[in-house]
Amino acid sequence: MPDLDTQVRVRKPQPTLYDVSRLSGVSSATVSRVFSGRARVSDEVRKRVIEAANQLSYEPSHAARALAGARTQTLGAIFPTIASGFYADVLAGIDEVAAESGFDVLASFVGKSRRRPDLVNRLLRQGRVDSLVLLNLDDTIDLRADAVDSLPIILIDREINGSSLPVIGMDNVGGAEAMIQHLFEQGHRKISLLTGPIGNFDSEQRLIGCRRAFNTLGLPLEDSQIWNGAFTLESGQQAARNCLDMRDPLPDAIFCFNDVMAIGMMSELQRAGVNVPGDVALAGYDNVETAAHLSLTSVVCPMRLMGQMAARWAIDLVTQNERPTSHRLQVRLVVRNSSSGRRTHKAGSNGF
Amino acid sequence: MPDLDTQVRVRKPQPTLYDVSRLSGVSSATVSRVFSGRARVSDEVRKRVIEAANQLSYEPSHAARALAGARTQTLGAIFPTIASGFYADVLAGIDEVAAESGFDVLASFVGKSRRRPDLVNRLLRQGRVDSLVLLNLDDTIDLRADAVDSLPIILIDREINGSSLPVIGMDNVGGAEAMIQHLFEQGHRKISLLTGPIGNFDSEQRLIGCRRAFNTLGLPLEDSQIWNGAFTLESGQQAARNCLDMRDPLPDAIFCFNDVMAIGMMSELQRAGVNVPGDVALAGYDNVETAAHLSLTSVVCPMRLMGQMAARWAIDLVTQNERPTSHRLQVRLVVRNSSSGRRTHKAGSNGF
DNA sequence: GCAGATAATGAAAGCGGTTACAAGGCCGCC
DNA sequence: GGCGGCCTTGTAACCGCTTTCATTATCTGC
Repeated sequence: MPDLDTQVRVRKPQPTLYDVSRLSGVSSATVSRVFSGRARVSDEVRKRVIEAANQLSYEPSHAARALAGARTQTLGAIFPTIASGFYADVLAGIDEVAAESGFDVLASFVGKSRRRPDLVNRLLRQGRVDSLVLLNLDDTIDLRADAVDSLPIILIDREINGSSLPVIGMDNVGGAEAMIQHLFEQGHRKISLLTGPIGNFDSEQRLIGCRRAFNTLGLPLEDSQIWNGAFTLESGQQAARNCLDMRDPLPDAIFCFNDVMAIGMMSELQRAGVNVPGDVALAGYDNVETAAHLSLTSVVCPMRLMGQMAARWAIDLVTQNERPTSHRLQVRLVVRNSSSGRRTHKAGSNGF
Repeated sequence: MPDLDTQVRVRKPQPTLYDVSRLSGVSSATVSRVFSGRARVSDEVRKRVIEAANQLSYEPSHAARALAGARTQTLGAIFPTIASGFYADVLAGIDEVAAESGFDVLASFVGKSRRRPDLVNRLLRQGRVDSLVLLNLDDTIDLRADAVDSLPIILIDREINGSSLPVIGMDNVGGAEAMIQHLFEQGHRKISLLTGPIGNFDSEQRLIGCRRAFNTLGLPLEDSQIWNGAFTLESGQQAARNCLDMRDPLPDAIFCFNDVMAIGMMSELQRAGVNVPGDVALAGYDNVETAAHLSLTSVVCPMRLMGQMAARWAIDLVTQNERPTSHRLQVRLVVRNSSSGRRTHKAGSNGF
């Protein structure tokens, strides 16, 4: 007597194509045709088949389909290490479009112990996904060039150097430019910049936009106006302290290259009794949820839309053999109190 | 001549088991044994096989494995409609554990057009996943009882009425209790509560905790102290206005059942010149990112941990035939300035 | 030295679909 | 009336792996 107790419990067997074919009195090929929709079937037979399938609660086996058809109806999405609301929006966009097209989404985060190229190669080689969306962001990646070209991969935000993979990016240059323009229009002339880490793609793009705007507006941009941050709350606070410690007068405005630093800076400035925007205007980038709560002027990044577009193309790439091209999505300036407040109101300090 | 141009481009063919078996001079069964690790193979043969596989960059086909082996190494995770940082943490926890066990994660969001029971049934019936983690939260669900029992499903946060599925929840009652206790210790006696929507599971649990704490502390809890909110920013602002409009004196403290409402309330109170925590102490629940930025006292929910535990069990359920039981995870009170600030500092208003 | 147990490997039958090919029915048209 | 062609359906060969069963080689103990 076999030792059943040690066996792994297994799903109860599902009805198969064959079961449906017997019940409806047609061949299994015909049932397959009904479900795959890849060939004509007479209305009468189709009706019988569908009826039988419903009666059995038949659902085609994904594995068998993938094996025989070489199509998985699955979209892979690979994200950088940290899960944040930021990426969650992208994922939501991807999932939305995938669902519409009958695709499922295999999501992976590149954790400390996983290397992205391995993940990409495994997913593709194992035939686990039909195509892949890669959120590159601040993670360097080293896909071998030979493996990369003509692969069904779409990148989000940033290109991989040397590859010709299509990228869905956003207009960092234009966003930064618009922000400087806005601050200028508010009457600010001495504008300082708090950048992201050196070498960070988004940060460098935004800096380019700033330079361009300063140039257009005929404003000088000295090195002393460019402060180096790290995209963290602490680096914002630190920058605020540095700026207060120098006995120089404060600038008219500070443009932080992301919201998190702007928030850190705001809290630190206020702690020191500096009024925002009365004494100094402040602006961030990304428009995180908190930015709205704190009335922080920012730039809206179309995360969800990027996810949607990437998914759309990743799917078209395999179902329609389309050849997507890179796109740069518009961003939108959101002006709030931190950069345009006229006058502060009567209320006292809130203690923070 | 066939019209190749209209064909969908297809992945370049991958090497198969058979290719490896020929190159290494053994049967394909033996190669399979090497890769599945399910049977003994002599060291010498194993070495030859692995060498051949490396040489060919062989990677076993996922579909074939799933079909023949009835195991997908895939974990499904289904989330409610809205993607937020909240859920992203859970997903990160799930992915982390899954990755360790060699599982991939199929993530789906139940959008407006998708019904969850359909999704669950499809995933399971199609054999797309080995087991499922369901984030139930504020979405009602109606899995047919017959489909539910003995299925490899783990719930997060909340049980499904009538099912006996294991749940990974958190101690809402204890969290709320601890909060009231804390406010009491700060000297507050007149404490108002701003609840979530009526019927919401988390909200009701938290209310139970509050009642229990009031009881223990010997404080009365009148209906007038319980305000009805909706878990939204606006409902927090509205509650603040209501409270200010009544000419009654403010309570000593207000415990909002989530952070978002607390933030709304805080902004509205401050706009009216009410000092927090000087005039009224404020506390939230969930410890969203913004809470730290605003120095809002809150309760940390172990989202990531819940994800990890759920994934661990969902996987053990199929690989070790374990029978998980429900668990209630501890939460942690985070005391910040909004409920315990002694005195406000000299600085003037910041304009918000 | 030999029966019986044990270990390593191979042969082959699926797993549940897809699809090329063949076959039959029915049509219009010369 | 016969024939080519289209439409629908069935037959059967895969897709690439797992697994049972049989086979052969290697031990073990008496």
